[in-house]
Amino acid sequence: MESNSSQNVLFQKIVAFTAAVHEVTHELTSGVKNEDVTPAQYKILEYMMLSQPVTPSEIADCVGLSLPNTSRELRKLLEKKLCEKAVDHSDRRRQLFRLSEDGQAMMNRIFAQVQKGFEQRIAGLSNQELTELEAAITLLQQTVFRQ
Amino acid sequence: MESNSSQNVLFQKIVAFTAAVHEVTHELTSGVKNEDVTPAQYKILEYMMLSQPVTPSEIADCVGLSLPNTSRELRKLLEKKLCEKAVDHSDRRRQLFRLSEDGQAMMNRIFAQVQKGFEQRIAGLSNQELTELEAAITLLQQTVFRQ
DNA sequence: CCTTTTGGTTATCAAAAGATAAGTAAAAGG
DNA sequence: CCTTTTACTTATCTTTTGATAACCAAAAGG
Repeated sequence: MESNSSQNVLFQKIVAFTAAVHEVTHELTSGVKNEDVTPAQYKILEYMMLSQPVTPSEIADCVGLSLPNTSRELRKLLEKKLCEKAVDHSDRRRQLFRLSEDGQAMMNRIFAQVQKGFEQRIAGLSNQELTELEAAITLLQQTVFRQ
Repeated sequence: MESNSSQNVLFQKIVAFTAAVHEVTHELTSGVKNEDVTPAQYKILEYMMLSQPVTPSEIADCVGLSLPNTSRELRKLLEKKLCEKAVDHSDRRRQLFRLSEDGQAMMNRIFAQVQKGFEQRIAGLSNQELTELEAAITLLQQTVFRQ
């Protein structure tokens, strides 16, 4: 069937694409290992950059860790003073985590470096092309990579 | 500066997008853990799916492992009979790895499941939209996520 | 030839991540 | 009230991953 085989081609493209995304982000976040955080801890901090404050359950869900392991990594981040903890007064079982000042500073440092890497990759694109790029990201995020 | 702040917005979008790609691929490849391979081993097998045969050096480069650790994981995959090894006769230092029949079958099984997951995500898109999707992937891969 | 470089392997150790059991405290629901 | 559920923590053990040193054999290059 025609639509089936073209779907296969599209699928192959998606697989190759996701592999490329993984490889490029791995390369660009390689500066993280200069900082004193493990990859799992970085993922947690990155998630906090996008959404604050967050509970351990939310982190576990979105980062793909079990709740006990999330709790352990959060404790380590607290020990490193990269995040802060507070109880949710409307439900005192819930713990609210946010980046500390140090954590913010560290993530800003890392993000600045990652941003530099991305900017090198899109340097030389015209405004028209940048607009198309943004539209492409929006489209993919609304279809294939929606949550 | 206008172009600078719009670049920041684009960067934020890229960060959120890459996080979404990681999360979705993690979710869709969750069936991998029914099979007897670790995440690192899966990455190697996935790379072999896209390009065969491959040498340990190529794998190390593309998958982001050190050569000794790549060699270790390849040995484990050989023990599991998921790949095969042969010397390159034109340069007998080089070792050529490819998927075994079992490995092919396993990856086909996993890919079929992943493909099903992706197809659910793009079900209901018109042919026009699918074409746009493919164009969007091509654009991103040629700019931001090129290697 | 002989040295150096390249491609790969083996071994070993430490760190990180995954899994699971058992526990605490607050909230929800009869 | 009393029980159950939810949210989280602690502890422990195993597996996986990362890093490094030492090694071998083939090729490259004088």
